[in-house]
Amino acid sequence: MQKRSPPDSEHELLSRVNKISGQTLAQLAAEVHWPVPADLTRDKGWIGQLIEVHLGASAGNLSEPDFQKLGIELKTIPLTAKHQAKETTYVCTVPLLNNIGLQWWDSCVYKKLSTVLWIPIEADPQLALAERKVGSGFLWSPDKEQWDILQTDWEDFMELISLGEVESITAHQGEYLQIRPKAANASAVTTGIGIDGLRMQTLPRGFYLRTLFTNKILQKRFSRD
DNA sequence: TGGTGATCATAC
DNA sequence: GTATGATCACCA
Repeated sequence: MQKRSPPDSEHELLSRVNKISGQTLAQLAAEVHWPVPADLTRDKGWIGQLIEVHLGASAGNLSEPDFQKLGIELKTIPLTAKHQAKETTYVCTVPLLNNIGLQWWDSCVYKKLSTVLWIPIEADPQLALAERKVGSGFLWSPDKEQWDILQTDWEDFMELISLGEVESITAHQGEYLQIRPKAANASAVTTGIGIDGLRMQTLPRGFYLRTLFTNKILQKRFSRD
């Protein structure tokens, strides 16, 4: 199969999502003639990229939504054997400089989370990578309560950062969002503002969604009620 | 044992 | 280094 063209509509996108639902990663890889790695240690983004190819995501490594025309961001969710979110979800890099006056609605977190296509995927380590199946993907946008908490978290973090306290932030902080390193290794540096108000070199960090939060999204979507 | 801090591949 | 895609791996 060739790399697919971007879907023209939400309907077309969801049709493609339904087609990969229930398939194993081996089946999807075979269709695009990709080898299946032994494990994800050196291919951490492999599943995400495999799904992108099948659905026709178009942004590449640009700072754009995966489905530009539709304004939709694609995220895979690795699931434990109990079908709970296994890992946190990376959202975007934390702006450490020139962020004075930055408003929530202009933030990368707000933009990325406005419309997300979630694709749950089995990630039980007992299951061979090739045998893991793709779940039922679905479109999601935060509800008002979720937006409020995300905004509060973001504003709290950005205040600390503007006060030069970025290095005092740990992943324990934040209700739905958290800030953790996002870098090639612990030696990587970027420019930020120190406690003295001067520029300083510090570790690049990213915003992540806690599994507590993504599990709420999954429960709401798949609960039978 | 699970969550935090660290890390991996790749394009530019 | 920063953007994309994330999971690894150690230790409290």
